[in-house]
Amino acid sequence: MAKGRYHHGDLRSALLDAAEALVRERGVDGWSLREASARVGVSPSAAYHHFASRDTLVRALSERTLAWLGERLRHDCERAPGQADDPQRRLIALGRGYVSWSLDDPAVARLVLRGAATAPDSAISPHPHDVLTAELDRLADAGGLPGAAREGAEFVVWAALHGLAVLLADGLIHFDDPHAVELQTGRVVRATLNGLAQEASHPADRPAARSAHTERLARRPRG
Amino acid sequence: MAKGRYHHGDLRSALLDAAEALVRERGVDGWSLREASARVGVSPSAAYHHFASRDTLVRALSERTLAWLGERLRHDCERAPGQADDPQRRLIALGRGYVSWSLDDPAVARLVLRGAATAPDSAISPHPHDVLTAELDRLADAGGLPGAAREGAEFVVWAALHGLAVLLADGLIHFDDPHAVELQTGRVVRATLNGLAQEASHPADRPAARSAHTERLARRPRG
DNA sequence: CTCCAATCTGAACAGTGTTGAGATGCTGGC
DNA sequence: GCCAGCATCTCAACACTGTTCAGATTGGAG
Repeated sequence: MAKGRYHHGDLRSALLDAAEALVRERGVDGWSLREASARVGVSPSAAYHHFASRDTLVRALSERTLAWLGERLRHDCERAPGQADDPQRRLIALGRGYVSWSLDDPAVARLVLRGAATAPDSAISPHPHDVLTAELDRLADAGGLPGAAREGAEFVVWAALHGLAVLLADGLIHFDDPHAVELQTGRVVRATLNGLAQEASHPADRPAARSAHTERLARRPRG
Repeated sequence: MAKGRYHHGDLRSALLDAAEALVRERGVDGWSLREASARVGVSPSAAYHHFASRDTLVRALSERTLAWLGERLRHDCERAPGQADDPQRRLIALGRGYVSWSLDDPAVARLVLRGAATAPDSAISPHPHDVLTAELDRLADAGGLPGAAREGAEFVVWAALHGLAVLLADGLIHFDDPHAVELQTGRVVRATLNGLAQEASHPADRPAARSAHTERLARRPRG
């Protein structure tokens, strides 16, 4: 440890670690920059040589976590129970990974899912959203999703999974049986995919998917 | 206006109004209790005779907004385009109301959807979630949703709509064409309902819906 | 008219994010 | 080996925050 040393080895990630621990202990907002600095054994102003502001620290933590989650989801798809080459099973595994993460680490999940995560030029290596679209492509290529249903499907599936994760992390939905969350998540994914496929055959008033695009760059002007 | 008067007429709701305006102007967290008090023309400590803390103020605003939204969604269901006695159209109208609210008033929506909204004993008159379950019951009664699909359906539909609203409010999804949001929302609702109905006939591994219950009471111990 | 309880003020406290001037120690060129 | 230069970190200070509490002010009941 860098106790007593003037120059800390890697203060940047040490601060991120401290912040992450504090979020877990005291909730999304129940901690201060000064506290994180003190825990690392450094003065409050030292943090400003690595982060422009407290908000930047939070965003960095969010991005780090998001990238980690992306890796994990990708992994979950590969290690899908049953045959991992069934695209629908892979998507269900993805959904379960996403949801169980938000349940296992609700405080950090709340922080990340708050949305301030994705900054304009953030290069989050495997962004969870990208993992999802890749899996949807795989499903479509395998014939599991009609072309008309594929258009903008990530939009619908993402919304459902995201909503599920948020509601669970916020404690607005509670499962007595921890096993039930997996079942319900699978149900959400299956219902969404089947519903989309079925919808494609009813060309009633399907939206012009071209005019809609999901993006992870948009940010409000003033935080 | 109570300028110069020592006793403000209805300080409680005046503070809520000021806080709501500040949220709209400066975002969810870009304002202070002191600022809201000053705007009403009152000392900071005056607020503490009506709210136990700043957090309580925020929660009260959240509940007020949620009740208002509940009323509006109910209204939207009645005034559903086409025949308002078609349960599915009513549900689509509900979804559109929910989503367009979060788009029209994103800052306040972010505050409300953060989840701290529903306190243990909060008696939110028509809670949006209750409006949704009522409409799902109506759909099920009309035969539009098989009994097996009805069980825990509010869970799936709510997640999808909530996720949609959150993603839009946070700016993570953006529509160029404002009309497209209505179409996509309808698509989400339809896909979800159809998917649920279809799932009910595939009794593969449907979760035991008894062990899962959505509740709006759960709160984390420490905010 | 008087008194009381509700309401609001003023001053204070500890703690916050943030800044700038200066101290400290690592590193690379002589 | 040494010394300059530079990134890194400290210290002290700023304006501001949420919150508390003793006391001033009021409207209304008796």
